[in-house]
Amino acid sequence: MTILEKYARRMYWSFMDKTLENLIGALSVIAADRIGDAVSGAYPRGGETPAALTAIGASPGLTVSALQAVLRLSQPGAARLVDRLVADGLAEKRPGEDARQSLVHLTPKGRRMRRKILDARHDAIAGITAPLSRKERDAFAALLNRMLSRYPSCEMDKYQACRMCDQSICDPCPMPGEGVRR
Amino acid sequence: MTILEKYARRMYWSFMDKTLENLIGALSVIAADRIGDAVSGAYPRGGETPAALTAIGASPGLTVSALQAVLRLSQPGAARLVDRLVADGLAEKRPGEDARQSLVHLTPKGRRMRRKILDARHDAIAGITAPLSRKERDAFAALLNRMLSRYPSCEMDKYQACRMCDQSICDPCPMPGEGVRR
DNA sequence: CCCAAATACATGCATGACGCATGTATGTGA
DNA sequence: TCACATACATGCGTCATGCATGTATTTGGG
Repeated sequence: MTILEKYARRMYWSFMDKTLENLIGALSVIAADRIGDAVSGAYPRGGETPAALTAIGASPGLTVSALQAVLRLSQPGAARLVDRLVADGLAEKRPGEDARQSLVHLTPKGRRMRRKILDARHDAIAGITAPLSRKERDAFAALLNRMLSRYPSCEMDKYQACRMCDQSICDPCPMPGEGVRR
Repeated sequence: MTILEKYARRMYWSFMDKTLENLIGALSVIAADRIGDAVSGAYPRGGETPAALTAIGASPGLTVSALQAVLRLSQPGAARLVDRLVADGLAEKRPGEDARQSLVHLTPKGRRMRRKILDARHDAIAGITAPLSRKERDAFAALLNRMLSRYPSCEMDKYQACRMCDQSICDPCPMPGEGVRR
């Protein structure tokens, strides 16, 4: 192998290695499966409905439109989702100052359900991180923090990314933006 | 703050800190959104259908039952999914030695579609990892490798976790098990 | 060798979560 | 005041999925 070939090989692995992306893809498959199983055990609805519960709890009084944007749904999708939450006794709609708006709040039952969902989500992910040592956890969290803090995004991306988060935990939330959360 | 309080605080953060789990949750939300958008741009079907394409490509001749387990679907769900792939001209069913089985293979069109999906998936995730330096990438990949290699799992977990992977990349796949993949 | 049980897949039917098109009520600006 | 924009609701269809059940094939005792 010539020097040039060695150099080419090094450049190839430097710029073309896709292992990290593949591993992150596998991690998110595992996480999605585990979180989905755990959350549907706590609240038997699919799609964005559990995320709506956690997002509303983090930002009480969200309008249906805002919820639509956070959850990446169509406007009718968000309206029907809120209907489901209300039918399940987990949320209620209150009139806004602007009479066109509905401000969505959780009921006490909704707040308890949100806590169940967040705990189920945490436990599901903790089952993946369990093999890590304290030091590895710290290093991992630091890298994730750095990556997410530089994630090119607008303000809405932050709300979307954190729609399933327990927002009492991250301090501060690394996602870039106004930092109005929490 | 007394020594005892400091110690208690340290123990609290040592054992109770949930930041890492929260960050992984946010990452998987971002990844799922981005991958979903990119993949449905390449192949306009949802659910496990794109994953079926990548999994079949990685293990040609999979039976419908095996596919069902890999994709975590019911048996009728898997049967209908294969019907969709066949209807789209992306897969074909061949008789097995056991006349009850259908062995699923990709057509040339299916292989091209699989490549499109895998590339879309890679690009979607690369948009998240972009801010990392070479060193950070290596450190991140090493931690992920370690975590996944110790993920408590059976053989099927490996197939499930890697059902959306480009299995020509990871060398070797860190997921524990027989290592028969690739 | 035969028949009951298991296995692999197919199909009728229902459901839950969505989107599109459209309707209704309220606010706003020239 | 009136056209337009905004916020939400609703009719209707679709897609992916599950349950219950049916059909074809294989297998393991008796």
